Amino acid sequence: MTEAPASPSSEPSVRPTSYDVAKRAGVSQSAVSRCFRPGSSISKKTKAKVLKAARELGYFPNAMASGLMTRRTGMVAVIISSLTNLYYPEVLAEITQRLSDKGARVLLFALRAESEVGEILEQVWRYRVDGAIVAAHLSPEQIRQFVRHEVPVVLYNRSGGDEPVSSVSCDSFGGEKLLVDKMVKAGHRSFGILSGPPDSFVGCERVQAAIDSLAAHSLNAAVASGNFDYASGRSGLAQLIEDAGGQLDAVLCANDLMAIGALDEARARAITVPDNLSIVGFDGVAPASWESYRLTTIRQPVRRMSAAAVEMILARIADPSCPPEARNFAGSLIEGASARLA
Amino acid sequence: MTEAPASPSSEPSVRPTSYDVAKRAGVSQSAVSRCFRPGSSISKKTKAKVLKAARELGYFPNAMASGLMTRRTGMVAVIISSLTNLYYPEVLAEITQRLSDKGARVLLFALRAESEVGEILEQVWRYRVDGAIVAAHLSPEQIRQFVRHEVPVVLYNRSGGDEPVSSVSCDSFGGEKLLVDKMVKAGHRSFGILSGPPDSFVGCERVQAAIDSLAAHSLNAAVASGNFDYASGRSGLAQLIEDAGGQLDAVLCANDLMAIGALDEARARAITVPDNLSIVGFDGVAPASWESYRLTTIRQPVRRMSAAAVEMILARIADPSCPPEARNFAGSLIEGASARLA
DNA sequence: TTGAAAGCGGTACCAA
DNA sequence: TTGGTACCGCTTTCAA
Repeated sequence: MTEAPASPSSEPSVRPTSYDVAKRAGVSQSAVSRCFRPGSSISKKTKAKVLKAARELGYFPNAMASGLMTRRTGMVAVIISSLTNLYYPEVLAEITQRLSDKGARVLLFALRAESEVGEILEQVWRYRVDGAIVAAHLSPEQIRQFVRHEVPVVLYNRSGGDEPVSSVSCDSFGGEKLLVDKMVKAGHRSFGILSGPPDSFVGCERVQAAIDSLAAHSLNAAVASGNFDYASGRSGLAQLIEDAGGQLDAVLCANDLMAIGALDEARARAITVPDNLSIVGFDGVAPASWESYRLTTIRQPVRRMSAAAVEMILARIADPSCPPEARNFAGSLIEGASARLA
Repeated sequence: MTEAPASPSSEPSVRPTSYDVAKRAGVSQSAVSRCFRPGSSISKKTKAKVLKAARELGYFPNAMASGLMTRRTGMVAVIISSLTNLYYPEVLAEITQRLSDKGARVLLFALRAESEVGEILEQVWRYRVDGAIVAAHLSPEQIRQFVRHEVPVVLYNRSGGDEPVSSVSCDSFGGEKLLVDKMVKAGHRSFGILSGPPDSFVGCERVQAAIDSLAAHSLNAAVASGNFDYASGRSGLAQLIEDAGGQLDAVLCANDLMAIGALDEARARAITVPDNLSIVGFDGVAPASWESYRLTTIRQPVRRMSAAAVEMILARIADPSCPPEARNFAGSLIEGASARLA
């Protein structure tokens, strides 16, 4: 029974083409094509015949073939640097589902290292994606390549610099300022900062934002370098404490994951949070709100940002002449229990 | 400067074709094609000329077009149910990177609800992916569709039932038995179980495994229903406690996320873990090892499982006649601090 | 509304 | 090793 019956060549068993359907329905191949292309002029009767035959044969139009003429693949490349960063899965899930809702498919590229970008981009050109959403570091030259290849692109949480590309991001400066102002007001004076990896755009931006916000209060801060993960949150706090020599009121972490690590490190050192040390993060990932952490942080409006990214890329695909746009969303302060705020 | 120079029609500015390259290199179009197809016979000299012209023009072969003749798109569909479940991002990252290393691209489908599977599968057929890795619930009929469409498939953490498809999974029975045996030996008698959502294959399997393992010790357990998330871990433990009326030694959670929720709930109720209550999970996600939780759990060998899935799907793509295979990996016990073990 | 035929951008087989 | 040519499966004029 598992043996495939030697089907007569007149009846194609798998992957039938529009010709097969046409023959079975007794119409021309063009008619079949029109049935699957919305807006084509076709009579109800013909359409019914064709759809019936298609169903019987298990026919689905070949997206590759149709893409050849239409110059539309229906695919959007999504390029993400670190899927393991707790924040990106949420973004990816949102973007994928929204694109899917709008009838677009996601060609996913996950970077292990920044050095892979070159090879990735080659694939992006080869697959003739209709557009791309990029949440990874691109050089100005790489951004220009998108323009040159006429592939609309939306950058996620990074700026396009001077290049004419769209972007959606969460306001780092506004967020850090919100945190810093409230903490200063609450009496904090000795600040430490835990940075992200140097090649992370938001990482650098947030650190700079924190420094600037503190400077506005004539305060400065020690910076320890982390890389966005739990372990570097722990070691980072350890280093800040060591460097500060007992003088440390507050730590601003470039993301939540490190803040969580820092919280655990503080706990391990029997430092009372927030009484003796305030720790804040940035992102608003799920674990930040878990009872054991209750992190004070800035929540990115992931859903709205993802919706914006999808909307923008689809708009530019539909009309490439539509000008690029940079949208910067404000994050919202989550008052957890990890910091004393004013 | 931003104005595109009206390029002479002799020099195509974007998306040049193999004909453009051929003309520029002074060779035939076939020669260009061969340059980009490994294993084709072509002289070094011609190849150099072609590659030079291609580089100058910014030419990359159109994957859609080549897919038409080769009947290979170079894409593997990855279908995942809940990207928000903390476990899947790890899997997705692993699979994507490994496929990428092997020269395959990922067409990603994320299900919001099981009801979407139908539409998703239609897209899978349309895009003529070379194969699929599925970590979502499929009905037997849907699994059969893969066979019918001759799309090799590897199921991830679910069984193919009677259908001839490959699968890779982590041994639920072995894992739960390991936990149960050690806990029983350590003196636990009153067990509670926190189940996953009913449509989750591993969820059900793990619950059944826990029940069976307990039965082997002539023990039974109360079951509270959860849905794999943090909140249901908290509420689930609350319910188990209520139902047990003071008699609860240990809780077996169908995944780590719920176990973490349960730990926090226990903490909120001032129940000392593991002295007065043992809580264990399943998966071995990153947060499970965070200092505040130190969850005792079974770690799935994510990397090996992902590697196996990729290897299996590529093998079946390369040789469709290669028989399906079910690979069941043993998980490893992580002795955290959330359970008293023998 | 319909069918015939010319592409779309490659691949593969063929003879040279 | 090369170039010519018939496809691959669909879309899109263009007449009928």
